[in-house]
Amino acid sequence: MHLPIPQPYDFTLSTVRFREYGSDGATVWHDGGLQRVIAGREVRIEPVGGGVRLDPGSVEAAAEVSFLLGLPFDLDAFRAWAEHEAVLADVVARVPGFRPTLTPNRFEALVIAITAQQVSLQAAAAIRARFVARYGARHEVACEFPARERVADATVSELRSLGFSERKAEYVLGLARSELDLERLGTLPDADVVETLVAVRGLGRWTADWFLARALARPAAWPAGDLGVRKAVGAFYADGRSLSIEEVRTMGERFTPFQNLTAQHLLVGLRMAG
DNA sequence: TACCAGGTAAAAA
DNA sequence: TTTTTACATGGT
Repeated sequence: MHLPIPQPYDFTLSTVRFREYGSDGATVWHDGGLQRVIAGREVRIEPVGGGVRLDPGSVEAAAEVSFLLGLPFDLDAFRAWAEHEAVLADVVARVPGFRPTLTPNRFEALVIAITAQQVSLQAAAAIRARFVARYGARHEVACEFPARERVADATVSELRSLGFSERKAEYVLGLARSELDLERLGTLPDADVVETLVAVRGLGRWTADWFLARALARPAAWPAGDLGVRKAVGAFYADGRSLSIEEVRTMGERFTPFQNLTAQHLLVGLRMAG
């Protein structure tokens, strides 16, 4: 089954984040393609002319893969707008065909965020790989990301044995067992999503901002507290100076209404440059 | 060896 | 109210 993607599109560049920090086993780079369990079946995604090929294909798989590969983003509009921002125009030109990926599973997005709090993405992926292997259903290459209900039945000591801190183990269990309605979040405005998420223990502003950016694909999401975003903004807009969270948050206003795509391009731009 | 890495909540001041 | 501290793993 073929899924067309607006050109230019560089599959390998766009999926680099699934390789550079090590895999957590849920979305796996394998033999030039990406594999993930969707609706109970492992799907392989590989680049072909004008888009990607899915095997096996299905309506459900196509919808989730579309989201995973960032089809909700309006890159044509972003690139046209970025032409008027000298710095950004240069960054965009350096990564032709880059389309940020998204996280289709909202529970997964929050668990990813919790594991990545404070520690390196590499350490987070290593810990999460053990979590996914322990509670997720193993398929050919990938494991299905553990269901919220399954995680709700886990224990703090089990999670501790996988490398979670006591705190993070409590956060993940608390989240899984909470009343948080992940479906409803998608219907709320950005500010209400943040307010709802930060009311849950273990989910702070940084986690909420990345959730808006990667799980809801909200155009104005701007993770100003993110260390990588701060470094990238400092590198491209402040002559390498380190910027405070407040400074970066304020600077986000000039990127309206494309803060999300701006942040993701600055991150990948810095990575390609450095 | 120490220190840093895509934070957060809770204790202490 | 604002500032400090503990946290656990993986890499350098």
